[in-house]
Amino acid sequence: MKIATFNINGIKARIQALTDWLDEAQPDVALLQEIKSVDLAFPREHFEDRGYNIETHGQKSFNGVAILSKLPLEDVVRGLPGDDSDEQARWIEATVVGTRAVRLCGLYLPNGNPAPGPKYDYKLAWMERLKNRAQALLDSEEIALMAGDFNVIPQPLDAARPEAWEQDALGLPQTREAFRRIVNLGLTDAFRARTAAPGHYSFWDYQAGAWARNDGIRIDHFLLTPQAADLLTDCQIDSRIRDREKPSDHVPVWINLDA
DNA sequence: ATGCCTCCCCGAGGGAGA
Repeated sequence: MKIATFNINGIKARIQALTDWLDEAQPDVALLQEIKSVDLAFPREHFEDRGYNIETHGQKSFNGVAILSKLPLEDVVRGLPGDDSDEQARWIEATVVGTRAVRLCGLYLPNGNPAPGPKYDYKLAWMERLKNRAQALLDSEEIALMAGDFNVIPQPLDAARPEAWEQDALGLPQTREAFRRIVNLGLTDAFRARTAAPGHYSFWDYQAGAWARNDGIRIDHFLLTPQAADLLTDCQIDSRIRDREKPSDHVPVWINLDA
């Protein structure tokens, strides 16, 4: 089962780039972030034509997550538990059944800049809620994963210029600590389970020729429960599509599970 | 980068992103 995560930076602006990539990469599941669309405006036909089932959790203008899946999506839940007053659309989960059932959680973790400030406080509080959901997933002993745009640079080797992010909400020590506390519950960073080398990124700023200089950061991640990690056979970043017409500033990251 | 793009809102120019 090939499962991808992709922050598309606006579904309306990304129809061509996204459908071109889907046609080539042929993921069974794609977890999308920053659809920037309400549910009713999501252009479902482009994906239904390709055999995908669709579940969205959108809002006007900002944020918004979705799941595309060639297999039926069951037990869909929208919104990260732990704060009923949180109006931001950043979390969706569902189960797909291939040869085995896999619980999928798609997430768009808050950026948090400027830090310190209320946006950074919201990011840290959201990560605490994420930790609670992660612990519950681990306790369930399911084949499960959390994937998406985490807006966290886990280690210095995950940035071309790590020093430039030390004061940024994506790279502050407190951000990395909060991320480690989640991973250290017993999850596996799928990319790092298979690739130790530096120089692999999932985001390049549109500005200042960041892509041309490979001035990137790795902030889009797959975290797997042990039951999912046992089934991991591949994890790659499709960075080449950053070079195309009207790209997102992120590129897809995907895993293959023997499930 | 205290922001050199690009997205969204709409129909100007500001907020947000990372």
